[in-house]
Amino acid sequence: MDDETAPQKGTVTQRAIERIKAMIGEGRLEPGQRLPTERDLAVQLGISRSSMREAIRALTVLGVLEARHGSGIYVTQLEAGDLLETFGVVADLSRGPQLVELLAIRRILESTATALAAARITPDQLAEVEKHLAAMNATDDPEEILAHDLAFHREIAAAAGNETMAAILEGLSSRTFRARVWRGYQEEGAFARTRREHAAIHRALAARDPEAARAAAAAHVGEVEQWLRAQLGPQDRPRARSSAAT
Amino acid sequence: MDDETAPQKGTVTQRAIERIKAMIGEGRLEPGQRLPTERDLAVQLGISRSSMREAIRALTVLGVLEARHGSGIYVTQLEAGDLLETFGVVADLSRGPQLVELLAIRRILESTATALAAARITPDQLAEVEKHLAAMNATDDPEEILAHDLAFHREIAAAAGNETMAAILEGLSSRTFRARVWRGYQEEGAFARTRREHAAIHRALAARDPEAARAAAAAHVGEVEQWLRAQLGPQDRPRARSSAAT
DNA sequence: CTGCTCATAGTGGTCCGACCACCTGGCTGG
DNA sequence: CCAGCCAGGTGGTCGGACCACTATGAGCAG
Repeated sequence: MDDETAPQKGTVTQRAIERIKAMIGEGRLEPGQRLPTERDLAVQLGISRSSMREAIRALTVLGVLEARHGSGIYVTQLEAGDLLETFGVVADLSRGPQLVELLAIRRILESTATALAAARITPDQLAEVEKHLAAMNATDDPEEILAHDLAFHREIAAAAGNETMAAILEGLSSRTFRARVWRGYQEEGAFARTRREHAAIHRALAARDPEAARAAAAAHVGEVEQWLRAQLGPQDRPRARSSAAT
Repeated sequence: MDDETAPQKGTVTQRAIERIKAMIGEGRLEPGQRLPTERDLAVQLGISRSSMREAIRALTVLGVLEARHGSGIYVTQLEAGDLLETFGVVADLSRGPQLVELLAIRRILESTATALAAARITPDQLAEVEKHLAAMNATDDPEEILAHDLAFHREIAAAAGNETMAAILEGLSSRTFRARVWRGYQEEGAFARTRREHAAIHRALAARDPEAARAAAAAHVGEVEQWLRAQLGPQDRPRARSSAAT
C-alpha cells in the first residue's frame, strides 16, 4: 500500500507536514477529527516519532492541528480564528516602516468592516458597542481603556459579518501590538481625540450610515498611522531597496 | 480565565517559542543574526534538544527563523514576505463560505492596491505590467495564462508600495488557491471577460486614474467572488469531500 | 440498581544518546 | 600561490526510555 515515489525533497519533517496538509486539503481528514497516535503516524509515514512530533508541532502553531495531552491529536475547525492566530506574530515582530504598513492595512480593512457593520449591525450588537464605548469613557485606567477599546472594535468587526476579516483585524490589534504603538500615542494626550473619534464611529453606526462609518474609522486609524509615520520620520534614513540593513 | 505568571505555564516547547520570540521582539536578536547551536540553546533554556528542536521548527514554519543544514540557525529578515508566507496555508485550507470571505478581503485589498499603483507606478513597472498582459492574451495554455495573471497582479501590488499588502495578496493568490477557484470559473468561458477586466485595469493604470483603477480591480475580483458565492448557494451543505467541486 | 472511586491502559510530553548528512574553514601538498 | 583534502562543528534523524495526563470501565459502597 506504500507508494514508493519518495521524491527526497527537503527534510523528512517538511515532507510530513506537507503530507498531513494534503490529507486535510483532500478531505481525508475532516475538521475536528482525531488523528492516529504520534507513534502510528510515524510508522505510516515511515519516519521517527521525533520527526513526526516536529511536524505536528509545526501544524499546531499554524492552527491546523490541536494536541490534547493524554487524549490525542485533532484537526481544528479550520476556521478563520484558528488559522489566523499566527497573524499576531507578524504584528508582534514587525518594526519601523513595516509597522506603518500594517497600520495602513488595518485602516483599509477596519474602515471597510465598519462600513459593513453600519449596514448590518443588530440592535443587540449596537448595544454591546455602546457598552464598551461608555466603559471606555468612564475610566482613566489605561489598561481598562485599552481592553474596552479592543472590545469596541472587535464587536464592530464581528457585526460586519466577515469572520475572516474579523480574525485578521484581531491579529492586527493584538495586545502587544497596540501596547507598543498606543503607549506613545496616548501619552501625547490623544485620549480626547480618541474619544471623539470613537463617538463619531458610534454615531455613524447608530445612523446606519456606511459612508460616514467608513470615513470615521479610516480617520481613526489614520490618525495613529500618521503619528507613527511622523515618529519614524526623524530617525529615518533613505532606505534603498537593499536589505543589507543591520 | 486569565493566565497568571505561573512558573509552569504550557509545555516547555511552547515556553521556548515564546522566549525566542521575546528575544527577537526585545531586539536581543537582530534580523539575519545567527543563533547559538541547538545544543547550546537547549542548555541555556534548560530543556532537552528535542524540545528545543520542536520550538525551532515551529518558528521556522512561521518564517521567523531559518535553519541551514551544517551551518546554523539564523533569524530571517523579518520582512513581510518572510512572516506572511504562512498566509498561504489559510488560503489553501479554507473551504466553502470561508473561501468567499477570503475573496472579499482580496477584493478590498486588491482594489486599494491597484488604486495606489495608479498613482505611483513607474514607467518601468507599467511596462512590466503590459508585458504580462500581452503574454496573457497571446496564449491559450491555461497554465501560462494563470502564471502571467499572477505576475500581472503581483507587479501591480508591488507598484502600490506597501510590501506587507503585496505579501498578503501574494498569499491570497497562491497557486493552489487560484487553481481551486479559477479552474471552475474559467471553465465557464470567462476568459473573454477576464481579458476585458484586465484591459480596464491596465487602462486605468496608464491613465494614472486611481478611482478608475479601484473600480476596475474591485469589479475584477468581485466577479469571481460572486461566481463562487453562487456556486455555494445551490448546494445546501457541501461539507463532505466533494471531489468534483474542489 | 445506582453512583462513585480508582486502578489501568493509552496518549501526548520530555529527555537522552547515538549516528548521519552537510557545510565550513584550515591545512596539506603540489 | 592555489587547489584539494580533511576534520570539526552544525543541523537532521533515529530509537528508546520515562513522565504527565486523560479516559475508560471494573469494582465497590450506598
